Amino acid sequence: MERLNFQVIEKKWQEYFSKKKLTNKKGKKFYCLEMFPYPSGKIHMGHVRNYTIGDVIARFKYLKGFNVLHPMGWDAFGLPAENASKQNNLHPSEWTNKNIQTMKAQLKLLGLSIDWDQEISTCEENYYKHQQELFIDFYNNGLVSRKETYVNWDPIEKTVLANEQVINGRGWRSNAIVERKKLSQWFFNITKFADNLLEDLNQLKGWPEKVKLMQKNWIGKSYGCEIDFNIIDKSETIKVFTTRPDTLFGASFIALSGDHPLNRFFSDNELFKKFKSECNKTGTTEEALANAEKLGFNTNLFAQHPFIADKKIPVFFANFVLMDYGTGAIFGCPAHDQRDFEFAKKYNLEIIKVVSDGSNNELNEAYTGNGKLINSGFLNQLDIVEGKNKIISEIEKKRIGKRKTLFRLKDWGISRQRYWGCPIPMIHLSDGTVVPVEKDELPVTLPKDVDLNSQGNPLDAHPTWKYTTQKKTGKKAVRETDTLDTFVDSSWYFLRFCSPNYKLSPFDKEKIKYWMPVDQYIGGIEHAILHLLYSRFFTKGINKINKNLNLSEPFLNLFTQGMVCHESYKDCDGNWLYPEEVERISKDKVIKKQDKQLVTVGPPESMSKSKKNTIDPETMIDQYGADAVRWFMLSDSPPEKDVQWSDAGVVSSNKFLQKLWNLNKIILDRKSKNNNKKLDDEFNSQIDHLISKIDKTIEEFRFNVSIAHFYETFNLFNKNLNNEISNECLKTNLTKIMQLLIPFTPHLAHECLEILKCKEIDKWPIIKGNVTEKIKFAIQINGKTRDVITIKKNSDKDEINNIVLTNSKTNKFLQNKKIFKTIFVKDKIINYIIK
RNA sequence: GGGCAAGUGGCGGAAUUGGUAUACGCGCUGGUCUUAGAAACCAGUGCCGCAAGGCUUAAGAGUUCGAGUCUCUUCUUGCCCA
Repeated sequence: MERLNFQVIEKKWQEYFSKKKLTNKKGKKFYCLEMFPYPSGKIHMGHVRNYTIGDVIARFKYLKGFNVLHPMGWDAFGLPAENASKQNNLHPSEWTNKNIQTMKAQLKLLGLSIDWDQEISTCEENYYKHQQELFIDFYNNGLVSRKETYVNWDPIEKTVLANEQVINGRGWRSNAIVERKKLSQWFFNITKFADNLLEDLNQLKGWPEKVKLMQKNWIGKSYGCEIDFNIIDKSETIKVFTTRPDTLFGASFIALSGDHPLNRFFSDNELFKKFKSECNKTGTTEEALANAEKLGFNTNLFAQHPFIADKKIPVFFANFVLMDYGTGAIFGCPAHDQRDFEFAKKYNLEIIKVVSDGSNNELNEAYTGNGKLINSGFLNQLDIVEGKNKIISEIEKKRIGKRKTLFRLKDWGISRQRYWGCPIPMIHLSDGTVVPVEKDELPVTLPKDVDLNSQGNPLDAHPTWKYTTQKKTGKKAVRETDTLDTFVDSSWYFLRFCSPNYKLSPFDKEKIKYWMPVDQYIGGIEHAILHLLYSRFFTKGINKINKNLNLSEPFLNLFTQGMVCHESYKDCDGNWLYPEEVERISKDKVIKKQDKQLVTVGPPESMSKSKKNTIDPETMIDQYGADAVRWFMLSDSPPEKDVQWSDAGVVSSNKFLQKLWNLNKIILDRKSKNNNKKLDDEFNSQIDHLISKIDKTIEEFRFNVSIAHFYETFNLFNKNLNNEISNECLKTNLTKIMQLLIPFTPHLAHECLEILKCKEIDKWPIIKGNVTEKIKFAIQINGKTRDVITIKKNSDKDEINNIVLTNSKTNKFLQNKKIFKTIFVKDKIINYIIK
């Protein structure tokens, strides 16, 4: 048997794919988009998985007659290019473009159906020029502002980080402990759309619930009110924010953030200073605040309770109150908030139950459930929601506060003190005003000659670049030297793909109207918040500026695939080892190839360069072929779950494809036998059944199940090769199966279809109505399955009864028994209830 | 601490409107072929049992003629807030 020479056929068909477009002029549009990669050097298995999944969808939809847009580009700005530049003395643009060339060639090796004519790269002038236009449009529409704020300063990258880029108090990339620093920064006013971004989650029916929930929590809308408390014997009021105004009658203390303005009275107090430094150690995450030991500093001041005349409430500074959420002050109701409860226990404060938990017991922990209000004057007997409304209207009546909605979402800080990013198209005039660059002067380009080893912002350190004049007035001006957060680049690239070469503006509106929204977006769950929220914001911003676009959401359907994992290896000195440096000699023994020393095996984790538990896709493609790599990626786990890379898995994928190739040959060479029409019919019907299952599971993104059905199909062919089945029947059905295989293994499928002399390659097989099909049917006695019989579809109860009574396996259970009930479910089961 | 998922053979996983549990693949066992190995092919493979049969979807209860699937309790793991 001739071996499948995948090197030859893959190369052959990749040339064909490079010219082929997924255009069906008459078909409905389908925009299939995978998250575009950062050109870091080489593709990794995560890319292989992401783009294989995307390719299956794109090819599947095309075969089903859709007019498919399936583009690819590069998220090409970013800090690694600067770091690489310092190390290799290579300009960031050269480094980036070199990587793009490498990775593009690698992606082509995978046999993807990408339309490379649509390629974009965010670091190119013809992309970021339009981004600067959008920035100015946003600025002119009140969606950009400049604020002086405390920022998260990454001391290693020497740049500002967005809140979302700070993870556990550390920079998301550098892992450096983030410092607080006050700077003037550019912001996108994402909070203007906070309500919108929250509300419109409801229309995203094709998004995973998990992602929507994460966004909802991130936006963090909370309803409550502000209440002013007067301080006794001082002309001061404390404004507190609370989401539980209904528990106001249970207030037993007021807690202030250490940064609250009232701290001015204690600036010389040594104890207070000590308290504050303790607070700084606590951290600011919700977890830290919830778990840390509650610490307070008693001010010995008292506040007047607004509704209880003779009630004085002690005022504390407390370590679990933050200045940047709400007003930096809360009232504590220990009975119904766990943090307040712990605080009250520690400082011996009153614990007054104001929501009934249905018992008279003393509380061991805060009760946060529902109940009627008690001990609360005019609120008594109301439930929590009623109580909230009532107390807020009383507060508003008394003019000591007002209803307020608070969002956890903060404006998006976009200034970065870096070189390799999109310049912010603003200029500073000598009178202190800041104005946009005229649109006809765009793009503001990055200077080529830059010293990346200078301290701080390289653009700021450039000798001439920042000095310019305002075109309109001829006044001297200084350019903004900050560049945009690279998340901006990826917040609208999906729009640019609709008209990637359009010169007049960021996009051709007619193309946007045709292609948007993206019908299927595919990418990693790690972008559940940042990238997806920013893209939604951008779409809403653009929609606000271009009302006739009528585009409120960018991504109709979202699929988040799991990660590719591999176990990790460490030698006895604690050095990580690549999988190719080790050898498994028995089930649980792994040795280092070089010195035969025993190696510690770590659990399977997401592939990462730092742990060296990576497998190089190109090596795998060389050894086993792109089709086998794709096949394995899809076959082993459901796509939304993590998959563990296994060399054995890809070997067996390769073997299976070889067998499939052999089957193709065998059927072509098969000598005709006596024909049994009945066998043909049955085979046709079985294949049609499998085809419908494959079709359905692709539609549902359950490619591992589709592949299981392909194996079943293959086994069915093998079983029938020596039967009296016509060659014609086998060939027709094999052709159908090869068409179904195009999305999975495009090279092999195309080659086989060519050999089979298939005239309409780009056609999804249509299933004819099933001929009388035989099905398996279960006979149960008292709910237990006693036999499984093969019957005609749609058999009725009487027919089944006759079979059962003459069936030796089942009638023995029924003899001499009284059947007092029979449950019959057509084509599924019959259940006899006997005594 | 709060929120959300999920627990099925030795392993990855099927069984998605309550109706045949363990599809399909990996691994393993035996066989054919081979000097041997590899490859290929054939057969077997949840557990107990010679068999008849019994048991089995993290554990326990409930609803039902019938539960992996629905309800409750408990345990465990993962993810998110971080």
